[in-house]
Parts: sequence; structure tokens; C-alpha cells
Amino acid sequence: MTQQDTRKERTRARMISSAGHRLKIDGIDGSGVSTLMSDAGLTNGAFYAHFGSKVDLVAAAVTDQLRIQRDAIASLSDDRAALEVFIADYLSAGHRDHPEDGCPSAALLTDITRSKDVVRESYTVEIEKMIELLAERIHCADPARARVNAIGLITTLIASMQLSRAITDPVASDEVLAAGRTNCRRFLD
Amino acid sequence: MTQQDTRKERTRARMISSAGHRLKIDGIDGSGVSTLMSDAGLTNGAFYAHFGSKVDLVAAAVTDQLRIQRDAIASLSDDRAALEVFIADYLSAGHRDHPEDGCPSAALLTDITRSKDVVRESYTVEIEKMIELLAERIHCADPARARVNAIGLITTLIASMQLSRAITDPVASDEVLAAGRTNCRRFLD
DNA sequence: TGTACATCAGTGAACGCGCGTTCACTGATGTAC
DNA sequence: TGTACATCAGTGAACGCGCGTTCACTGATGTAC
Repeated sequence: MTQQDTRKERTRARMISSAGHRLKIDGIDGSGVSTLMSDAGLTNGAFYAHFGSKVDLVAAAVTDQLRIQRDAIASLSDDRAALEVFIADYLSAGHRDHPEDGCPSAALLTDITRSKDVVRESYTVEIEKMIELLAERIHCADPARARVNAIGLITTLIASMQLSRAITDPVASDEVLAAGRTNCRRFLD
Repeated sequence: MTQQDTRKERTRARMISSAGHRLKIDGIDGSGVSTLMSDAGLTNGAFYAHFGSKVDLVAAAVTDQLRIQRDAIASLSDDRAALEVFIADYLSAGHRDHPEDGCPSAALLTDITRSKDVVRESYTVEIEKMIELLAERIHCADPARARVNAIGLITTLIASMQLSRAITDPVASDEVLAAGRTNCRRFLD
């Protein structure tokens, strides 16, 4: 409405965005309120003018991150080649080495499971939309099969990335990414 | 060697085993040393007689958990039907609802990624053996394809379980498990 | 065998530290007349 | 227009708490003679 509201809204949006990056690097428990605030160019005391608790910011950041990811997929051209490029980009060394700019599910899925319901519910709503979107993009005669394939694609992407990040052997990590690219393509038809 | 050593070794083994369960429930950051010790029937002060730091116990527990899981798979009969039963058991509501008795990768993979190298290296060694074992069990003419399939099976199992645990809608959670069972079977040949 | 001493696993209180959260305050911006 | 006051976003110090870790101590068990 007024100028003050706009300023506060912009600050809030900045907190959500920078929290999305920090959470994907250090995890939920590993990201302190002071760090989240200094990432946004603020001091810790300002936090509770924007959110009731840390968990509320986490829930907002989870929703924001999944929306950004979904918008990126929605803007792809609607053909199989675009999905193959998406898979190759997702299961790339660049994505593996830069979780801060990457998939929130790959970085945070087990953290979300252990979080309070407000976080899990935010995730549930957004990932359901992601499944629907990918099921549309995977052109199958049978829509039930498209949904199963969409879930297969999402899960194989996520755990291939997680596994490639966890293991310390760089050759084995690359092998996991390469295998993931092959395996994900099986869910495109 | 002597009776004292046996006692201490048994205590240490008990710490590793109960830590495995606790870590899979509360995560690495979420499991305090005092809780890990009281789970083992001890008080916090005894911890450092057994391990140099918390991270050393975590590394030992990760190794122990993955060995137990691998031994269970190694004891299955060597045919496709046994693998299909394994997949159905893994992607079951019982496993979803009892992480403490379940797969360490599904519960801890992103925690391990953010841990110190000693934990990541323990995981790397053991998961590599798991990939080898499953590649043997998936009978393919082409051994390279068997490895790709083994990685596909492992990753699809892990993320299907993680996703089914994260989402709050029980119908959608069951759908993810059912889709995962279908999707995993694609990696058996 | 009995006694004295050494070794051991485990206890429980304490340490400094960083966490999430609270709050009195500041200084800039908006509003009233 | 200028002035006085109200509202606002943000500051920074402080709170209690649980964390990983340390350590002086206890009581049970093993060893020597």
C-alpha cells in the first residue's frame, strides 16, 4: 500500500531468497538465524519483525525455492529434447558443486522430513504441483503411467544428485551422475 | 584380550548400534552426545573413553549401518524374485514409518554430505561395495549396464523413500511408494 | 588363601560457546495542520 | 511551507538453554605376593 510496506516487503523477499541459498548449503539445523540475517544484509534483531520463528522462514524459503524451480521447468519448450537437456543440466558437475543455486529437494529433503509440519506441508503442496507439471510434459498415452514416470524422474534426479555429492571419490561421483542421466531417460516414455 | 577389553568392546559396539538407530530418527545435528549415550545405557562422561569426538562415532555408525544392510542383501537368494521382494519390502509403509530400523542412506544421505570427510569417506567405501553387490545380483549380459542399473535401483529406492516420508498427505505418500516399486523394477534387466 | 595395590569403565558436574528469541532503543520516513 | 509528532524498519545487547567436550572422582575388577 504505502512506501513503508513496499520496503518491508522487499526486505522480507530478500530474507526468503538468501535463506533459500544458505539453507541449501548448510542445511536447516546448520543455518543460524544470525547467519540468515547477515546474508540478507541485516542484523539478527530484525528477524522477528518479519517472521514469527525460524521455522516460518524455512517454510517460506522452501515454497519459494520450489516455485522458482517449477517456473524454470514450465518455461522449457514442450518436447522431449528439452527434457533431455534439463536432465543433463540437473545431473551435471556444475549443479553437484553448487548446491546453493540448485535443487532444494536434493539439498533439503531429509531436513524437511524432520522439520515441523508447516515446513513439510509447504513442501507437499509444491512438490505435488511439480509432479503434475512433469507428468504433463512426459507425453504418455496413459496419464497414470505419466504420473508414475514423473515420480520416477523426480526421485532418480534427486537421489543421483545426493549420492554424487555424498561420496568423496570424484571418479565414482562422475559415474553416478552419468548413470543418473541414462537412468532418468528411461522415465521419458 | 582380557575380560576388561571384551567389556569395553561390547559397550563400544552397543554405542555404535544404538547411535545408528538414533541418527536415523533425529539426524546427525539433531542427535546430541548425551542422548546417544543414554540410548546406550550410559552417561555422557563415558563417551570420550570410546571415541575421540562425536564425528568419529557417526562415522563408525554409518559404516555399521551400511554393512548390516549389505549383509541382508547378500543373504537373499540370487534370483530376480528375491530382488522384487526386497524392493517391495524397502518401499513399504512399514519401512517409511520406522526409519530407526531402516535404510541409512534414505535417512542420512544429505546429513552425510554436509559432514566431515571421515564420515563421507566411510559412506563412500561402503556404498561402493553395495553398488558392486547389486550389480552382481542384477543379471545382465553387459556388466557396465548392470552397474548403471544398480545405481539406478539404489537411487530410486532412496529418493522414493525420502519423498514418501517428507510429504504430509498419506494418500500421496502411498502413491509415491507404489510408483517407486514400479519404477525400481525397470532397473532389474 | 588373603591382603594391598593397580587398573579399568563409567559417573556426574562443569566448561565455553552458539543457538533461537526478546526487547529497549535509534534514526529515518510519513502525516497533520 | 515549515514544524511537531507518530510510525516504521532495523540495531545490538541480552536472555536461558542445550550443545560438544573435559576432568576429578568412584567403585568394581584384576594382579602380585
